[in-house]
Amino acid sequence: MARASQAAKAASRAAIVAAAARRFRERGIEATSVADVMTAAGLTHGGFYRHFDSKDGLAAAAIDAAMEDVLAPLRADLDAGRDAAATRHVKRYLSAGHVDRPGAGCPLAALSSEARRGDGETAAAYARGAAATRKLLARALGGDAARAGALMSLLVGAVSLARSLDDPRARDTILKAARAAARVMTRG
Amino acid sequence: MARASQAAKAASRAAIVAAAARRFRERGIEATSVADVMTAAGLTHGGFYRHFDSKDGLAAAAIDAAMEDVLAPLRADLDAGRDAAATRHVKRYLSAGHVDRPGAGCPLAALSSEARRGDGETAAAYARGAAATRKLLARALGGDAARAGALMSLLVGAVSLARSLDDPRARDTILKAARAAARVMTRG
DNA sequence: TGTACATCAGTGAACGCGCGTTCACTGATGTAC
DNA sequence: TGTACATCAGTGAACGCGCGTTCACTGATGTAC
Repeated sequence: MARASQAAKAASRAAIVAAAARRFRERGIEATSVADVMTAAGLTHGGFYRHFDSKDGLAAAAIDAAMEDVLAPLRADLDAGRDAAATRHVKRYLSAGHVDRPGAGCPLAALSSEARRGDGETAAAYARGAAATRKLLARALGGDAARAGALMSLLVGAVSLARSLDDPRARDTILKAARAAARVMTRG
Repeated sequence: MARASQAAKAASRAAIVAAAARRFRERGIEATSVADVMTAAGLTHGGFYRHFDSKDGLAAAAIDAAMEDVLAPLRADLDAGRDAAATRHVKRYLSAGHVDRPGAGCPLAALSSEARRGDGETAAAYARGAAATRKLLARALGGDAARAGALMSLLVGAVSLARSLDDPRARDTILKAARAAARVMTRG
């Protein structure tokens, strides 16, 4: 194939990031190859390096994009001055749908152990995502940064653990318990 | 080297599991090679398969051993009928020392995303660890299984996130906030 | 508005490396008598 | 208590595979005039 236009290149890049964001969250970064991602994006793997310096760079871009998707509704609620932005975020986060579809969910829960240890860019993107989450939750909790940190911990831990349990009843129990605990924290 | 005695074999196996438990938690399972583990255990990598069927089997054994180390103090407190077993566990878990030394800490926090997706045995060991933790915490909370699930989520999430933050002050803030939230949950 | 040409997105094959796993071998251990 | 021998823990080299990355190539795109 010959040279593609600038618009086509931008579309390719977006497709690569979207494919990576989904697959990395579903199967993990190390377990997903560059070739996997490129095939899912409808391209051949040779062209990857026209878009990114390394797989690590892609992982960082994928985490940034995924975090933005997860935080957009919360930010929209806050910007609109809606009440109960925190409660609404908790409801979305601690839902069975979130647990069942890691590929569309929060990277903090999906990539916790792996991204933290990754190369520089990946770990930095993960830390950025955690910091952004905490900031928005603090806004939603009237500026209480400490409570925001505890709430974020509860949310990430609950979804991460719920995914690990084989028994679906245990999964639902954890989510329900976390929702009850979050209710106290968003009110307190 | 020639054949080693049964006692020597048992000692080798213990050394392999101990080395794996530390390294897997520090650097991740995929990022640690069988050869790394065997070298750390003072052996050559060729002999590995006299002890385990696969790397996956080792990962499961390492998670089981690490979970046991983490839960032993809690179980001892409970068996001794000591008050405040939950509070003591929270204090140990949400300490700076735990965050700083993942190699000696809880596998649920160190291997969350990776172990959950691993091959059969690894994922099963992780699930076993989560279930055991929940059970002991429920005992410590007077049989309240729901509250145990929420507390476990808070603990695992807080340590996992604290490790991801580059700023040590942010790390301490998260731990402190989680301790305050845990205090409410262990009393409530 | 048209022409000449440098650029570079994407292809498909290849490279090099590390990893999990296998294997032939050694010789002390454990066992059968 | 001693002897003969099968076992097998550990060694060190090798195998095969998948992966991240590189590269020569193609030809439409973008640009300079």
